[in-house]
Amino acid sequence: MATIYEVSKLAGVSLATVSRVINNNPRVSDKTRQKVEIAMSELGYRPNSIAQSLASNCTNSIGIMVSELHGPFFGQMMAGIEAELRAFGKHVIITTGHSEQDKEKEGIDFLISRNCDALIVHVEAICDEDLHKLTQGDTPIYYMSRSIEGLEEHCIHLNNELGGYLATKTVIEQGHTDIAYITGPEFKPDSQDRLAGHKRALAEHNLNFDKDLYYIGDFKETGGRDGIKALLAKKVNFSALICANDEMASGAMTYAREHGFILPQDLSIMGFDNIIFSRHIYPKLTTIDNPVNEMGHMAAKLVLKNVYKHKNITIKHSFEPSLILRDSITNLVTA
Amino acid sequence: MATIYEVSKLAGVSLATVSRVINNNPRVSDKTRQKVEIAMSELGYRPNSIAQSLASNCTNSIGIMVSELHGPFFGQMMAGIEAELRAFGKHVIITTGHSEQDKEKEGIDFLISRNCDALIVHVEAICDEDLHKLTQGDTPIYYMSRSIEGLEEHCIHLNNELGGYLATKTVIEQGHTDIAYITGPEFKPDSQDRLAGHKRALAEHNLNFDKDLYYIGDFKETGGRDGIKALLAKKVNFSALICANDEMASGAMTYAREHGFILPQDLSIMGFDNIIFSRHIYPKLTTIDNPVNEMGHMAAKLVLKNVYKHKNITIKHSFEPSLILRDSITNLVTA
DNA sequence: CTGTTAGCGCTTTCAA
DNA sequence: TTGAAAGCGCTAACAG
Repeated sequence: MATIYEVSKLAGVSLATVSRVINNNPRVSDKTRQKVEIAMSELGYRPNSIAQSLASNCTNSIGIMVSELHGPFFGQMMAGIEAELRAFGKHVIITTGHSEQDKEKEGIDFLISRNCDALIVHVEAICDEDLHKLTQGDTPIYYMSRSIEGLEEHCIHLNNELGGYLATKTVIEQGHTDIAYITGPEFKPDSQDRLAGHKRALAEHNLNFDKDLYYIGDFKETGGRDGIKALLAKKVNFSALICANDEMASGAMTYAREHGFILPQDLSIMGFDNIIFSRHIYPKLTTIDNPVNEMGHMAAKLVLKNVYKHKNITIKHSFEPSLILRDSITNLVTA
Repeated sequence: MATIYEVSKLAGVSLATVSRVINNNPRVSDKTRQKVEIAMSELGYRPNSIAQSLASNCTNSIGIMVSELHGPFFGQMMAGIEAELRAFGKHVIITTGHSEQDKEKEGIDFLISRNCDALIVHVEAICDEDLHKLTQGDTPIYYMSRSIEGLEEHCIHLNNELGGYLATKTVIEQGHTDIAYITGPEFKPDSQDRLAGHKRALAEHNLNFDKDLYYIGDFKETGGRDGIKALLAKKVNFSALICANDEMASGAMTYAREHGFILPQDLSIMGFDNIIFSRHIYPKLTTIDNPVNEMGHMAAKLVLKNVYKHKNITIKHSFEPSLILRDSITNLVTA
């Protein structure tokens, strides 16, 4: 591989001049610039990005941590981030945290040790306090899908409470009063907020939150299966089931159908997230849209603005969920 | 951030010695090593990986290119690669090629310019010839889900022809003779091979390949929808529909049901890939398992062995698909 | 507008 | 077993 030195020799200029044309420094005459460009292409020269990083103290790399690499939710999130960043020549280093505190901390550590210019992370298990400490460090960190007190400027998040409220309100307005709820892992902020919204909608309509109609799932299909099974075993009546994400809704549907339910007549089901597959499961899932791809773009823009000093970027820290009405809920009012 | 120099001063040894303990060089006395380690932890020292890369000409980074970051298929693939590599302190730089030749070439270029030690790429649009040229370059490149003549040692692939054969054979053995087929984009090797297997099974059972029962899809839900719609419009009878991947199968199911079909009684559907969701769509999809996560692990091992010279790793270049029998196909023989 | 000259923080001979 | 010193390829003052 040719180096900058060889280019400078061939072009008959100094190292500094070559460096200037590489970096589009305007203080180079057109003639000189041309000479250098010819020399570069003649040698098939490409700058060594590692050397550039060392000298400039800027790696053009952004570390991303998600809980899992697979899964429709994280896929959309990463796609949004990568597309935005790649357009500006930045690259993403990706790792996983598996929703476990130790692994999340280790993942962040790993990315920092990689000299990333900034981090965009989706942490689920690390507490706010530790996040405050991490944010003190040299590497700027931004948080996806989380709202941390005092760190609002570092967060891009969805109003999950409103989403949970919307979901339950919708079900109630269709005439349901016996409503079961499968939540996600209790320690996850998303679970907590969605549940809070659920309770608010219930209260607003003078409905009680019934522990017997409540199950703690895992945000995966399994959680939906196990949840509905446990709920059914309690022999408490419910005409609608709200799941805190689409994957659990899908699992619950599968289980219900395996056990003789006709959907949605026998049981109405509401999801959350609007993952791509939600419109392809049967019956088509009514759910709450989570604009995670857009949020990924926004997180990337946040980095572009704060770390790379791009101008004229407007940042939106908080996103609103919206209702996606499909076929999985029976309307008891018009029926 | 403390540098190696400060550590050496505090420990009262030379730079070289500190470097040795960082790199676990055995030629350091225990006493000296301890002194250095104490100094390191006292200063909170962590090596600058960029400087290490420049000096050692090894970045410990592997470039990954997939067509899309979202989607269950690529998610599983990346998860396999990342898990394996991360266990050895390597990190992955991920970018996308969007199944377009220009973008794929640009993506590879991008990763090479990032000084990756090796690349693991899933290319769909670049032809074999260009891949041969790319493989001549300085950066070792390995190909996922592809088998290129003369580059077998650089490939990890699935026997797609066998998969296509298995799929069609299964459908035929359940008594179906009027079988429609929705393929993926014609230029993609996966499509071609699966189709070839389909034709082989047909021929083996003295069935004709009928152009009227054939549609070229896009490997997405849309392709399944549009495909079955077009097929139905031709008014040619078919009792079974084979889709070249699960996403198209899912799209076809949704469309069929929207148009009054009872599944699987009115139409049997076969998928391919066994993505996670295939067991949660209704009816549960019979499909061909594509061990893409395992293949991701293997691609990573290939890099570990060839690039990082790990010993005692056995590489398997070719993987076999297997049948996953579920509920989406009606057995006409026993019925 | 162009060139000189120090580094960036680490690895790696080579000698001792 | 340890240290000295020469780079790795580039950027960024500074001087001219």
